[in-house]
Amino acid sequence: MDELDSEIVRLLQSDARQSNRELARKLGVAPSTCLERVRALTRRGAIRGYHADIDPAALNRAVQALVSVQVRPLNRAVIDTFKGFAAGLPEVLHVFVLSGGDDFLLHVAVQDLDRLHAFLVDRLSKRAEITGFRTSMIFQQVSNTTPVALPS
Amino acid sequence: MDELDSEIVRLLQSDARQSNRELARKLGVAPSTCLERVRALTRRGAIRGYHADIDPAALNRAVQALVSVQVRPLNRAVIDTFKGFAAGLPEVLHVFVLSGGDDFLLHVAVQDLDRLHAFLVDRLSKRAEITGFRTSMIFQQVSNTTPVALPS
DNA sequence: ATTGAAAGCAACTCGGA
DNA sequence: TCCGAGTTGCTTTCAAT
Repeated sequence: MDELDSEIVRLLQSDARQSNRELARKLGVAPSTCLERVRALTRRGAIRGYHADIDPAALNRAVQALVSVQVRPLNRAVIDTFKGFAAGLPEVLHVFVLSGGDDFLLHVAVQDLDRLHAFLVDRLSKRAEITGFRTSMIFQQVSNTTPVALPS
Repeated sequence: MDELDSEIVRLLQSDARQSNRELARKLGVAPSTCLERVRALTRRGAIRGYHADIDPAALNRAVQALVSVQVRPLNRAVIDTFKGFAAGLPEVLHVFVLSGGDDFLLHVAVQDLDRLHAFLVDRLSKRAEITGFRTSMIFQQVSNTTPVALPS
């Protein structure tokens, strides 16, 4: 990860569909050089993929919430099982496995409040390993789409 | 958002760099048709952009945490100010503005535990509007990269 | 590791259905 | 709205450095 790699990563985070030529032009190197750098970054696993950013409203997901969940007993089998269960639900965008007061945080996005309630009652409340959960509605969200590499 | 649009969105979520021709082939339409659909989705704001997915470790961000924050007084000026402040910090990946017990949730990613501690002490503790915060370490994260459109 | 040249493809436009 | 042909431009390879 030298200076060139960092800049490639930064530019592809902000716009993954710009052409390799444009990337090369911004970096001041030949397109073939740029292409090889991108391939190397991908081989190494630094670049994991390219994803379109879709407006949740366009996916009928106007209501978003964060649900913190506690499970017991807190062992590997229970954690892995619940993680797999949660990740497989269509309402769930992200599952975080945590330490601290909460064991999991679920980022969910659904059509409306009724569906959120149904998710909590029909999906979560039925699981025996869940000993408690707490829901916070998301009103706004700001994302840093181009996190930079931090210095060591 | 008909069936074709939904499928385009789904495919671009899973791989934003596949060629328009490949997209068209998978959908069984002409490339020119597919291109026009993608442009219309972008014009309407359904497609908001395309971003490379980068391994946090490659950006020197091996340590990730979720920090829930309470601020007072809870009015628009304080909320907007804190939101802007938090979103501008290089350690912060996402800012969620919430209802419920917490007012904000910050998703932060830093080099190591020392830097996390420094972030909490030097950045957050200095803010007068913050009346409390709580940090949970992130051990694992599963993301649904291709959320589907939900039925109405 | 980087480059330039050349071949192969894809993006994009536009006229027609 | 969709399609297909044609032009323009990009991606990709490869031999040389």
